[in-house]
Amino acid sequence: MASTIYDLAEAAGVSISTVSKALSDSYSISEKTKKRIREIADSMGYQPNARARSFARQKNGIILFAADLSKGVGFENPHMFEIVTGVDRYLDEKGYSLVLKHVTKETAPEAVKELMLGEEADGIIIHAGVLTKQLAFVLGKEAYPHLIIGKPDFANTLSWIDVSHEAAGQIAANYLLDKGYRRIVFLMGDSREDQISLRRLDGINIVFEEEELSIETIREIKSFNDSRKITEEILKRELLPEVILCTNNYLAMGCIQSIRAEKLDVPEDIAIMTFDNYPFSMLTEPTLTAIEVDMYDMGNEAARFILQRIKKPNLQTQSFCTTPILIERQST
Amino acid sequence: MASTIYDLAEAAGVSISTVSKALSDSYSISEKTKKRIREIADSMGYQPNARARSFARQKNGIILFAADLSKGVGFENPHMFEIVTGVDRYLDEKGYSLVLKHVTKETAPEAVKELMLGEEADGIIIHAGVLTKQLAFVLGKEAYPHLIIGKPDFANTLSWIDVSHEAAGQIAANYLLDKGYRRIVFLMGDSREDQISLRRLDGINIVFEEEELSIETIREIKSFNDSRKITEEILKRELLPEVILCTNNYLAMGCIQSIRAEKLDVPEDIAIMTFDNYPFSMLTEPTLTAIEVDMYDMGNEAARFILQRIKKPNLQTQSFCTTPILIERQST
DNA sequence: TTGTATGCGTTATCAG
DNA sequence: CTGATAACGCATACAA
Repeated sequence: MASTIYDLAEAAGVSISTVSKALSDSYSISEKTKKRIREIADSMGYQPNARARSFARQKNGIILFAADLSKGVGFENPHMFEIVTGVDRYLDEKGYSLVLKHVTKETAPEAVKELMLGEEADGIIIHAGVLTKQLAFVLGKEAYPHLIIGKPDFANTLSWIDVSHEAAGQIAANYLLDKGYRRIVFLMGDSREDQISLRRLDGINIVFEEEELSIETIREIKSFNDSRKITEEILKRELLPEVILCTNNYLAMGCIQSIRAEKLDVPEDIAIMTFDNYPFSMLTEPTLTAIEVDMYDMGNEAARFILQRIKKPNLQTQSFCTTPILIERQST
Repeated sequence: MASTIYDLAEAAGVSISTVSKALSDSYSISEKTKKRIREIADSMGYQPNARARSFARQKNGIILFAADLSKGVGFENPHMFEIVTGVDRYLDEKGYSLVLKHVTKETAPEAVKELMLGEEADGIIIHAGVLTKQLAFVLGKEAYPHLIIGKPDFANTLSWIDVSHEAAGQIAANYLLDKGYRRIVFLMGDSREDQISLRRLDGINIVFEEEELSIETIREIKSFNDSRKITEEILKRELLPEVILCTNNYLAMGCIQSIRAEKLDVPEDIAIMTFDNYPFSMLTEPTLTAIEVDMYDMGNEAARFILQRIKKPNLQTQSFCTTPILIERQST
């Protein structure tokens, strides 16, 4: 049986309130008493009961992470888990815990409402993938500490954090131009990824327009195989592009394969660059120059914000963007 | 302000215990009263306070998932998150929540002890990656509901669940022999992966020995590039093997690239098969025949077991193995 | 079938 | 500096 402050109080010959204060290092308890009580606590293997503590304190140190956790996300969206990891580690450091909650666009509004009303947690982080206007409405009604991961695609007063895909595009464009490349092709994906790719393209265009240059964009390149095929086409041109910039690793892998199949060299004959550092930008030959976003760090930031918001509930709504970084490797 | 059962009791003109019982559908309350109270609860937007409930019930419906959640695991070990997802979904269905806890081999024994004593959760699932004898000792002392994900590599009385890598090896071997292949090379990785690969090899050997055949094993093939190189070597042989069986997708990808570079065809000239279905067995050309393990399902099972254990604390220690499945694709 | 009273383990307020 | 005691919101044994 686990011991309680009553046991400690008895053993120490003091009251439970003295024990409680001593253990929480209250300034109104003498050092001597504190020390003695702590020693007794240690010797008895005392560990405060988390449930009783939550109840008395009216907060349980739990932060929710609500997202669509369907079968396969672990593989399809490892970024999300990298964020989760980052969130968890920060919270852990601050004595908080992270609880995963599966919700969908459909279930989220009602589920979140219940979680808020039932005070299941002290705050909630929500993946933008399940965000709807109804959910935004629910969050807006109560002053509940929240943060959305991903920029909402409608007007709102929510707090959110996202990757600056525009900045990523700019970084990529600047890097390539600095290297002296001019004829660049950008391969981007299907409609689901369009949002992100388009924002990257926006960033690229800002830089190119400044230099009065333009970039060739090929859309609807959705897969490794699409990429192989389009690269084969491209290689038939009389004037080859100097660089193929891909919106993800799969496309880049396709490019490399087609180029190598033609016995051409990367980057000598044609350079490759990719957004995203996953899953194999360091495994290809040559390794890929990539624009990476530190999702773990973004998770850290998200956690930091939500705890701050818990401390200061009347904090102004805020939004953040994390900046991608360039990893130069062999392919450019 | 959220309403409580006191508010409901007042509104309904009954006592709080009647409300409490009505809401938990106790048989000792008349249907009429129940209905009335439920309606009042709905109209007042009543949601039971999770903390108070946990406290009163002496359980909080939380299951811990303890693992090493270092930066990068989301990418390096998506399998783990697929398990987490599976666990979470099952728990969610049963009204439980999953809390992630970062621990290392070093911190785990003390951390788990505290979590147990502090009754932070009703049960704990621990990734074998952080399991040590000290931790096993801690778990063994208290009759705390637990489950290890991954077979412990030392004698113990813990409950665990794991993939049957031996079965995977057998399935692969049987499949290849059935297809009529005989000259088979097995590529396996470095020491970290050795444990798993060796168990697969054990399974393969069982089948081969029955047929009085043997398999050629090439070890220390650690990466995509190692695999490319060794495949190039292999292709120089006079008598080519009929199949290269790889312990993971990266190695398989390397094989395919080398084979295609030599203008040979898969599977006509040489077949490829791989363990694991991730990250690109369906993206290569040709797509890869693979042995897959349903990690999500394993998570489900893990959750199922731990809840069962909570219900029946005196349940015998158990261990399980999930069986891999064969996915036949174009490469064989 | 309903109500009363008590416990759950801590924190916090206030009196000593 | 220390102690008595009242919350905290719900569940439940027992009384009515």
